[in-house]
Amino acid sequence: MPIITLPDGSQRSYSEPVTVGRVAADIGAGLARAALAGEVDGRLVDLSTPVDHDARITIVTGRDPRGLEIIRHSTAHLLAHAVKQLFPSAQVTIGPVVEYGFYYDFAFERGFTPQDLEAIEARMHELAAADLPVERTVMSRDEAVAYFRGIGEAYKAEIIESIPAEEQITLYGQGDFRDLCRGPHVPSTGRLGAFKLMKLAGAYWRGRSDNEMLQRIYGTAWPDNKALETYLTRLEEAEKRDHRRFGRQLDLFHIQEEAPGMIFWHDKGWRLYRAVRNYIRERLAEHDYQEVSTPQIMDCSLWEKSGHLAKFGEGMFLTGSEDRRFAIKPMNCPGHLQIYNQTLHSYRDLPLRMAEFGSCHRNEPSGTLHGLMRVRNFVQDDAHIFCTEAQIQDEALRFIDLLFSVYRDFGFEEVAIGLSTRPEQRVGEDALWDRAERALELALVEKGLEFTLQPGEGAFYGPKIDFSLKDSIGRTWQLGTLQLDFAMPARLDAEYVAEDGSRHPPVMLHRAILGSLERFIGILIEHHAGSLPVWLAPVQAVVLTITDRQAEYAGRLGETLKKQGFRVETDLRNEKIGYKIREHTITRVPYLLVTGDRELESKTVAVRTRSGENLGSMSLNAFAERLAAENASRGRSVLED
RNA sequence: GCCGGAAUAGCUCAGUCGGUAGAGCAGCGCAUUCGUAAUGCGAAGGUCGGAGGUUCGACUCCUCUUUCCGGCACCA
Repeated sequence: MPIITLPDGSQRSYSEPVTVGRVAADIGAGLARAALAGEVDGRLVDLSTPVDHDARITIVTGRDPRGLEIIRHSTAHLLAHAVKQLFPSAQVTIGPVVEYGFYYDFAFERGFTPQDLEAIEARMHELAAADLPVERTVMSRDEAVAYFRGIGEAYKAEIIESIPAEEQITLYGQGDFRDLCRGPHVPSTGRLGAFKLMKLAGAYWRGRSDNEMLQRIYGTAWPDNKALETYLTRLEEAEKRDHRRFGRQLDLFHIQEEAPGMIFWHDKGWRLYRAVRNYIRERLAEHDYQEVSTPQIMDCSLWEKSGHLAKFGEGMFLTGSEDRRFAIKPMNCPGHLQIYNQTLHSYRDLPLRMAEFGSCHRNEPSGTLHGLMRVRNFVQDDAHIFCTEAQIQDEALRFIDLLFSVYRDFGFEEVAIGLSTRPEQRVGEDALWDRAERALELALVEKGLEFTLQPGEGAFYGPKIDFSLKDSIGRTWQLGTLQLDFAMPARLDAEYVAEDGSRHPPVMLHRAILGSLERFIGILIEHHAGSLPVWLAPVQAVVLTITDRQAEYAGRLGETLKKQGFRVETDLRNEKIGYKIREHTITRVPYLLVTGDRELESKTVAVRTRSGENLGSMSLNAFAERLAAENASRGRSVLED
């Protein structure tokens, strides 16, 4: 006699075990149609699951995030079903849900083609239209292994073999298709339909590059076609914000075949770059960092001593001269240690914060290069803090404060934080790692920051915190980092004299806020969709004339603003005002100053923003004050509102 | 590096069955002096990413290669 309690507190009693689907149907026909699965006492189950005891039940529909996940998971199965029908020799492997959709990896003797993808999607729609019931079967592990071996699914059998022998295996399937799955799933394939296969890709079996490569098919799935369309439209809009597109459109930078992974910064892009760099320079000065500059190439012996050549030699650019071997620096720390070592340091000197806008070269694998985001030559806003172990936590706190203050100034709010702890291969005593990991974690906790623990992901020389932002289509890129290093100072003979006269290697903190200026600017461009804040805009205002009669006046205005340090251009061409406005609006110039006979007469400018807002006429001084205020604000005033 | 796709005028793109290429915009010239997102007309612009091959003939078919795009692995 189960008594079912619903989320609104109402109860229904049944004289015999009842399925979740039946409960949904009893509540209403509409709910029955929308129902995908149920939650029984907090556990997600199929609609066909019988309930024989008193329970709290929630009916899960597509509106529920869990329901959406079920739709995506079931659509992944539908994909595998269609592939098996069209390409029987393809073997299934795994098909998990990911953000906005799912993927499924297949082992197949050839790559799928875009035409295959269309055929597969069409078959999926047919299978959905057939409204096949989705069935669940239970068997022992060994039975399941035998079953999948029997039908030639070696990968599935391998996966199941790694499950403990005593565990029960559940299979889900429809028609002639069965797949290993925990479930739950939609009750029948007719519930699916708002999906689209998005892209083909290669992916290594079990994510290991020494394994064979599988064929991955990505798809997206939604509760209904409207949601699907909304998603596709949003994706299309997001793709328009691609920083590589703006690189051309706004004349910021380019990359060409002869220098893969390296940036040709154009005048306007370099203005942006310098604005970002100058800003960081100011902030570092405020926080007692010294700025240094170290050689671009150094003798290989130094890189051997530091250990970089042994560990990262493949990724380093080497060069030579007169029988000497040099390496182009892939990082700045060994150089900074050379400066540190030029004097004998007292504990009183610590913490010592040494910064450099260090240009580094790394021969990144060809397949990783990506616009400004992943390049072979980049400039880090790098700094190393030499301190004692006792100072670690305080330095970490100071750094986190500075980092968030910088991100806020650039308009970033959503930062993903990861804490990476000791890897298998590492240097240093466990007790030291205990203290170091704890210091970083406490710093994050003290700041009330949420973070993801990444066990084993730390560097071999110490734990680290990393700070990531997303690009326009949702890919995550690491920007800031804070890494503890117990190894390098000792390796390169750095030490300080303690209070008792003894000598110790200092702890070294590697830290960067932007990470690389290139990547940061890429993210920045996408975040603002090209409309950079006034204080960063390469061109802050353009003075426009309506006819030649205002040319002299407009030229004077432009000169005046330039003399005041603003980035201003004039457009005196004999073109219609609408044409000029269109052109400069497309290139995202924040302010357009229109000068016609009326403005010439009244000694004013008519101000229009890039968003099309008309701010009316004002004196040049009034406009200059406005611009100066925005330059000084660095976005802070906006965020404090 | 691996899997798949792409590369045609400065940019965005079209080009059928193998018969040496076309549009729009930009740029250039001329006219136009105009009030808030495209004035009109004209001339010009190409080793079809690079190398090799097949063919009477290759942008088109084949091989190699470079770069880019989407993933995967990597990321000091």
